[in-house]
Amino acid sequence: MEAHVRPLRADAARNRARVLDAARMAFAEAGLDVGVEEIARRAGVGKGTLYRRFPTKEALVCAIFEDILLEFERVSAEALEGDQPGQAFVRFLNTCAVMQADNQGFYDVVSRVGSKVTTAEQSARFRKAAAGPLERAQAAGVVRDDLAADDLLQIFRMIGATTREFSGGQPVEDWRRYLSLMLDAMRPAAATQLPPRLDR
Amino acid sequence: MEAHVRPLRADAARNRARVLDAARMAFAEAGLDVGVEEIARRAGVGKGTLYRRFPTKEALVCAIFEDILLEFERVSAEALEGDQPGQAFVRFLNTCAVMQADNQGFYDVVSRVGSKVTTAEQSARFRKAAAGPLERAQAAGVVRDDLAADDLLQIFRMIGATTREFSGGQPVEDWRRYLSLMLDAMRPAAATQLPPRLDR
Amino acid sequence: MEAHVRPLRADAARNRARVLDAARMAFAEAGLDVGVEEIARRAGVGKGTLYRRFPTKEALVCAIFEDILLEFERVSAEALEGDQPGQAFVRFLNTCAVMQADNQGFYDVVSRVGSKVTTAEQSARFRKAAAGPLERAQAAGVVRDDLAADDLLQIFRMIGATTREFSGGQPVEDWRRYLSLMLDAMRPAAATQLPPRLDR
Amino acid sequence: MEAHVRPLRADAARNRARVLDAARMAFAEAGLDVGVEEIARRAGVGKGTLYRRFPTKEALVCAIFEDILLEFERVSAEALEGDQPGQAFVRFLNTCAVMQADNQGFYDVVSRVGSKVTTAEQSARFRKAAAGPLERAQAAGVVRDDLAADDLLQIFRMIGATTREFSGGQPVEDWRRYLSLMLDAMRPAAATQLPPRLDR
DNA sequence: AATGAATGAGGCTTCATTCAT
DNA sequence: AATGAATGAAGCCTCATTCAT
Repeated sequence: MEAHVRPLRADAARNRARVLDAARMAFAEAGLDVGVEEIARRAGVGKGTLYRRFPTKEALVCAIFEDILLEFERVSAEALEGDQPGQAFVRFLNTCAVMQADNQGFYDVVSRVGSKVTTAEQSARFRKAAAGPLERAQAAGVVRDDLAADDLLQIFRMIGATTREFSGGQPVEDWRRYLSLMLDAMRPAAATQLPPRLDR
Repeated sequence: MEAHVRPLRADAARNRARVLDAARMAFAEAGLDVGVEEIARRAGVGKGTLYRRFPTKEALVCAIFEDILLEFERVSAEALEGDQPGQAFVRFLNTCAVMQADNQGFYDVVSRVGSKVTTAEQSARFRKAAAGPLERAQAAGVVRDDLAADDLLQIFRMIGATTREFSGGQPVEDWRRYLSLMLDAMRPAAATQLPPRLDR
Repeated sequence: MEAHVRPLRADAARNRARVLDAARMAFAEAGLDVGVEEIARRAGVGKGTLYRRFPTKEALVCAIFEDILLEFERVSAEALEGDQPGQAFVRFLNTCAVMQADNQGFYDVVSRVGSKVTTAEQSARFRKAAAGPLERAQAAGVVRDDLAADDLLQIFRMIGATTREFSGGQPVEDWRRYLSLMLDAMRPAAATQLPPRLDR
Repeated sequence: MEAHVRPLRADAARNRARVLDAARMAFAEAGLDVGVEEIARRAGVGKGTLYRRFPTKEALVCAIFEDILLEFERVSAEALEGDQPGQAFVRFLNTCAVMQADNQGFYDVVSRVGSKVTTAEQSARFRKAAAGPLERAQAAGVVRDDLAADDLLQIFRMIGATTREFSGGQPVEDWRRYLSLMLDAMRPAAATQLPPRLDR
């Protein structure tokens, strides 16, 4: 007994996608403060159309988050395949970094895991998708053991922080360098004892 | 032909300082989006007075940046003293992290080094203040050699990204954990060859 | 050369009726500001269908007015029957008050007799339907003579004003009390000379 | 120890008054749905100025209500003077009718006594100001005894309903006629037993 | 010099109406 | 013929900035 969601009409679906894309790009270039008018214009639709699909600007951000979360889950699932956990994990981080570098929306959104724009359920999914590849890599001995899924999310944020400068700044292109740095930080050989995670 | 900057009258100077403090606190608590009215109210002055000192909200942010930069230079200078470069460097990073954790304004501002709210001259000073302690630590062999001053600024950003969630979120309290992680990443023992820095 | 109005197809007629009913109920509950979307939803038809029958929201209101007018004419006709003009007149007023109390739409519409939502022809019919029972009651000596049909419309408005508070308010339940008051006012025994009606 | 409300600056006070007047007139002509932009334009001020004094459109309506209430209390107090309670009462009703006829704002507002735009305290004051002259007239035997203050408010509404037609309509000029009618209704000689007031 | 009043562009959102499916 | 998608004018409100007191 599933909630029956009738598929959108072809044109509506197309417009919905265009709005999501436009919003992602606009947020990417100018942060979450871009006006919905601007987003609608970029999407080539009227303001009203945008509001038909997303009753609120916040709803739009949430929808972007959901999209990104789905992509993140897809990427996470891929990282669980194959017989080389180490390489898979590196590829996983690399893909995520690319997503952040290409898409300020992703970064903004990742920065907000756990904040009010995400539901508790979404946060849990996000954490779970991060946990899978991490634990597999730890089991394989290629990542230090004292990191948890939440740490990985923080590391995403940290990498994200290097992929973009903030509103008005220029993108920083050499996030690969800092991804590499974070990989060093995660290596077992490099490990000193981290301070304990705080109780939340 | 020097620019003759007459010193402000005593009360004017006091007002200027109060505004700066209020702005720093307000930005710290609520990010750069706090209204100029709120800042004036906290400072106990009228909006007009604020605008007399800072012709623009942006100018106010720049002045805060200058303040922060001065503090940063002070902290940097301290890190050049003593005969234990390693400890000094760790203390330096720790102090900076505290500054970021305590002060959203600091973080916002650091995030914007190189963006339009800073002059080229300020960016250069920021970079230079970062370079001193870093190079001294590298010379002492406690930090890997393939890091440059710009990398350290990025690392500040990365640490900063862990000290705060974005607008409306809750502060993340265990930045110490991630500072520790970054220190691991900077250790020579842990070093793999980083990808080269890109030409700018 | 008469206007040939072809009868609507059966389903079209049914849809028209459903829309009218839905609109009447919606207006009754929430006043004339209910959205056209809400009405269509209640009627179980699409917005487009509604607009096929009523090219304008105003046209819909006019149609409701016509319906109400028909009902009013029916009630008026009933009041002309029987051999007890006084009782019939009281029943007439009572029925009208019930209609107003039950139906914000009726009230809104009565309030607008003579305004742009009614045609001159409709206003005349409304006035005529009011005049019949009034004049019969006057002829029977149970209602003062210095009242005219237009006065009766005003009296309807006055009674209506007690049956409803305005947008968002709660209905006032004791309109019977004020109906009674108006009946006192209309009694010949009570009559002082009213100021003359103004020329229009 | 009173709440110290510093008097508004001269220009501010003038603008506040102009906004109130403009709003009253605009509401009078077009109902409560007139835009604040329109009101501001009529008042000859910017939208922002309006919002500085009245943080909300609703607040503006409330302020108008308060103004009207003050005037109503003044008129009520006058009606308690002199040694001819009957004449004073008639003058009182007449003045109120004039206020309603001149000022749709008054009517809209009276219609809303007890609704959410008025505080309980204001409603009580309104009722009290109505009660004074009424009870005095009853004591003098010139008004029937089975009317209460709330009835008088309803009677104001009824008179108000005749002074104006609704949005877009033309004003009805002969409210004097209906005021006279209501006075007949209130005369002791005319009294039949009214249905009892309902419990609220 | 200091204050806070005034301004108006711009932000989010609603809704009557038109139009493609 | 029916549907619901699309549109954009208009509404309320905020806030950086200018200006009169």
